[in-house]
Amino acid sequence: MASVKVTSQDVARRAGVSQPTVSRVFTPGVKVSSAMEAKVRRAAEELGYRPNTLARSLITGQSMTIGLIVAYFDNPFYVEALEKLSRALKDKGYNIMIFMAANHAGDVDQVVQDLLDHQVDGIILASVSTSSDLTARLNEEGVPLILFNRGHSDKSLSAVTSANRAGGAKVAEFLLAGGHERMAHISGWQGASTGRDRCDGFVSALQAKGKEPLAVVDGLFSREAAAAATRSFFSAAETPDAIFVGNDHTAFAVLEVLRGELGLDVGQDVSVIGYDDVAMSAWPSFDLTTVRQPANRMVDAVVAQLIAQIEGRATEPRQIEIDGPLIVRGSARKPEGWVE
Amino acid sequence: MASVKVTSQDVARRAGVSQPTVSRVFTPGVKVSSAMEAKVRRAAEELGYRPNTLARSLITGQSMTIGLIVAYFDNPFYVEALEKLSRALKDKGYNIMIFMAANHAGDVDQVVQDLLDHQVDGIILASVSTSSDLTARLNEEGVPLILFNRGHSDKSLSAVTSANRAGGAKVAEFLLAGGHERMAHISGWQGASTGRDRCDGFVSALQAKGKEPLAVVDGLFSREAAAAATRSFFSAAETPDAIFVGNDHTAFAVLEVLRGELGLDVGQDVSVIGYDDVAMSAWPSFDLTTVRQPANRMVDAVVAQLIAQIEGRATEPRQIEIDGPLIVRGSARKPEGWVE
DNA sequence: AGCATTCATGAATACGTATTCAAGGCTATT
DNA sequence: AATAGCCTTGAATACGTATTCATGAATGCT
Repeated sequence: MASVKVTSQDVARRAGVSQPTVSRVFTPGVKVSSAMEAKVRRAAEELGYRPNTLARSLITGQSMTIGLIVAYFDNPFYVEALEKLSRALKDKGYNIMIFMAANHAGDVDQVVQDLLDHQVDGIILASVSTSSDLTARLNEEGVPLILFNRGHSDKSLSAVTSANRAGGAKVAEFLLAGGHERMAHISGWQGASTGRDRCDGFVSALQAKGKEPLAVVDGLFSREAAAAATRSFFSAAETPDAIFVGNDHTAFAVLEVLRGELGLDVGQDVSVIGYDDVAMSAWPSFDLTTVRQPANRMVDAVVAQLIAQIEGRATEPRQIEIDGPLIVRGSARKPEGWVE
Repeated sequence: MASVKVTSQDVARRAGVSQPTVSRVFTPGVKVSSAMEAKVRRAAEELGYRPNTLARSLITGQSMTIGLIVAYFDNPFYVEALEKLSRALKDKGYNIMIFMAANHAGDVDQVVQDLLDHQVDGIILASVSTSSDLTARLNEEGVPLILFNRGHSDKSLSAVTSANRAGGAKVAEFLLAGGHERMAHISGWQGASTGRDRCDGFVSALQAKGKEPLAVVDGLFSREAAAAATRSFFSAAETPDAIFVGNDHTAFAVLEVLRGELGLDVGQDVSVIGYDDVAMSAWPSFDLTTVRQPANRMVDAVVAQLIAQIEGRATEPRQIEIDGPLIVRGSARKPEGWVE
């Protein structure tokens, strides 16, 4: 409860130097004579001095803090991404201020304002979108913002996604090669670019081969909605022999309905393919064939682009798409002569 | 790229008042005449002024920021907790700065220092521990620290856990009531109080009834270690008819080995009980009987205690234990005449 | 040796806000 | 009507650091 704040002034007095000298010792890349440095460091050590980041940020205009806004963690893909983002940014010397926001634009805008008040150097939006008037304001203030795993029609925003259309197409081609006839799609939320693009890629690739999907339903990235869609598929006259689901997290719910409620043999009676390749997809309980979103490379791209914009090296926003492979496991019938 | 920072000075000039008046308008609980307030608010609106949190924090000594240190998110319980913590603290007006740290004390201490440099008002340690010399320093600086889901022998630290010993005992009693004879335990990491307490509670309750566990192995809160322990149990002469696992996340791995590799009927041939009651435990794929850790109440307790210490209302540290019920599902044989 | 340069240091200032203090205007009380 | 008292506002200052500028010492050069 003593609450003894020790300042650079205190260190200066004890070391018999001026305050600016202390500051210089603790500012990387500034010249100080070794004699001074030794005196200052010893005094600092004895007093337990550490620079006050707030004061430093106030004057430099650099808070070395990145704001991260995320909507939910139901989908473990975002959890993995958070973990990797945190470590990558820390390596670069940045800290993370994290906010959870509801997915409607009003709430996100509110939170972005909060972050701006905290003088963050940059903002990452994971799986949420923001209004265009706010992005204008961000440009004005010179604070870069990047969308993670979400695209945006406004090309003045940087965004990092996986190659969702290509991914959807890969699924279609794999299923066609496996001889599937009645392919249904429980899409990701159509309010999100990821959901739309995966759907478009899938449907377009089918149509390119002269096929139509049996059914397409918006699964809203929700386990409940996906489960309901599955049940409805199998209460119809014509039932699917393959289901492509908008992401792994909801695909798990589909698997459970197929196996548990409908008593089907997944991979034999019906094929299921997901999207993300979260860690759980490799668990024996699920063994899910899925399109990998390379979280590591996506995170690296976000961090690189964000820091480039912060440091003024990249003034132009970029839309970066990262391709990921189809990971073949047991939940979907393999084409004849498939080699691992 | 304009980067026009508008300050309280700018607002003051435009409104024809002094800078302190502007400050007062934006400081809750300070009296200003309504005429002044109107003028200031209009000017602020026109200029798009928002107070600079850094400058405010520097002078008030309150950053309204809580540091959160977490080791890993493999265990979804911590993900749920993070989500709830974030929302609860935001409701109270606090922001979260999040860090991931490796679990060894040196790394944690480093991160705590980082947080102190950022003048956080309080620190929450989730599933990690810290050295005692650092806690001394924290006391000196007057920054409260709370352990979440981890106890500490040093009773000068506040901590919030579930009633782990009682929980372990509940499992023992349930299994005994169900007529199990050979009960094994794949414990949580014995380097953590949660792992030790659940183990102690379980073993003590067995011994109180004159029973000994068939085997106790440290599962390290790791899926791989738990899976290996399961295999070794069933390659021994005497095999268990029940396994209590240190947390749900590792229990899932145990379930998979039992079902997939050993072809056992879980709930019939062998009972499995976990700890946490994460959302996935209710999924049909797992249907896991488990002891619930009431994340909501634990989070509420952490937030309440932390804020009490920050505001100086609670000067004494407290160790808070929150009791949770056994959630009975299909993974464990129920006692005769069990009523839901 | 004398002068021009570089170099390290200290004094002063700035960053953007909250707070103390003094002064002034106003109401209320007698 | 005169004074005591409160309430509102502005001037000055503080928070803890980084940075500009001036100064003097030290070095290098011919």
